[in-house]
Amino acid sequence: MTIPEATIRRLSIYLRCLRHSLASGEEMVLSSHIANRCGISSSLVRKDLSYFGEFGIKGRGYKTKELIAAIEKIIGIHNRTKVIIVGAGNLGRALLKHLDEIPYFDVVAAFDKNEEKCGIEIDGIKVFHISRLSEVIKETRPDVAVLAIPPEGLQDMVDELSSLGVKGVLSFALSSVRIPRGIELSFVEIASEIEYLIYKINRRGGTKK
Amino acid sequence: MTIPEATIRRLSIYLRCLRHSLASGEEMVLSSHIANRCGISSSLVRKDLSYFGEFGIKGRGYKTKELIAAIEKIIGIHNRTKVIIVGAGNLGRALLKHLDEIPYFDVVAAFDKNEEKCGIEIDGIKVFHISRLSEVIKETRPDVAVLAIPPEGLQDMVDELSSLGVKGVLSFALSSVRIPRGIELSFVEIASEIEYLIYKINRRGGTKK
DNA sequence: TCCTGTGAACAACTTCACAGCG
DNA sequence: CGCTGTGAAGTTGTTCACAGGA
Repeated sequence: MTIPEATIRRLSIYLRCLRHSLASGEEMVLSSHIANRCGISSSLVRKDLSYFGEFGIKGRGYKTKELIAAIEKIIGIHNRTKVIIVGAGNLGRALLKHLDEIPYFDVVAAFDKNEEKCGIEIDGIKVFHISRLSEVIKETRPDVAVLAIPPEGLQDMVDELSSLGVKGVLSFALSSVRIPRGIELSFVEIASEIEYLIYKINRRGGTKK
Repeated sequence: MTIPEATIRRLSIYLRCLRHSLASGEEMVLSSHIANRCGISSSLVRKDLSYFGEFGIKGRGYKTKELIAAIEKIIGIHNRTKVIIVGAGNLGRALLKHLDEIPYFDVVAAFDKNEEKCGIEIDGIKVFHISRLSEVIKETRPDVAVLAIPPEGLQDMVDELSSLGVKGVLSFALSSVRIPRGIELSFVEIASEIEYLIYKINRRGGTKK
């Protein structure tokens, strides 16, 4: 069976939602609770989960803890996932702090090509010169690299990370890249998100809704 | 006619691609060029554009400059769009610099609740105490607010921005929010993107591709 | 009775294939 | 002849509606 890409993205959202419910002391949750909090329909929540098995109790709902564990297992983050940050400018440093606070991630190192930014520690994480990328990756074996570098350097960096065995790359610079075999590459484009908002704002009232 | 949401998101990507082509001196572009650079099919590029009119020359392609102007008009960013940043921590400051470099956006102010972060300027943009939000918004009339604040404060901030007439909000903290009438709200969830990568990495080889 | 799990109906989105113009 | 623009076909994703178990 083929699982929709959209389903996977939502699982990750459900997880955040469920951890919040658990923290609020909710031992059981309903698909409709999750749905309301995520702004989607309850049948979609159930359908998404049904691709992977049966996790609920008919007539009762889901045990919060068990559902969290199930989704963690589906995504594959039951262990702490090791992340490196490439580019220790403003964005890179912000990402480092942001990700290191999330329980699933363990930021193991950061890199920059500017000597002045190297040698220091940010929240206990060392910033290395980019020339030491290979050495540090071999030592720490990160699962994912988050790139906060300009688009010009993207292709070379992706190729290098790929050759060093890094399997996943998330880039904040959008640029067309030939994707090497065996690597997953995603983009986060903040400007595009804002432009989408602007389009929707401008169409308000223009189209009947 | 109803235009797919996915189409709008791609327009924004095409725009980046086209500006790159223009900068490289390409006066004409083909749908297949755009497609290759964005990793999609050429017929999808043409279909996306066809929702809004006919912009190309049969047998020749598109005039780069004209197509850029057409897409800018469709999205509604022919004028510089005013943006404010709420939250001047690491992420907020990084977003400020990042967005201010993009030609379409004009970051007009930033805000923080911490007095120590206020009163300064970052890249020529003033950081105000959050108590002055109303005053500064009335003066600058921003189109969009970008929120780099913790999820706990999100609902109140969205409500306040809405009452002050801000029409679009982009939040980096995912949290369930009742969306006031007349406001567009989007989220950028970095952790979700990474978790999606992890899922795909773990499924490699597991499923035949 | 209540809510899950799920085939079937429906809707959204993408690709195909080709007419038609420069 | 080459590439755009576009109905029609095909694919993917969501909602409906209800069977069935706690």
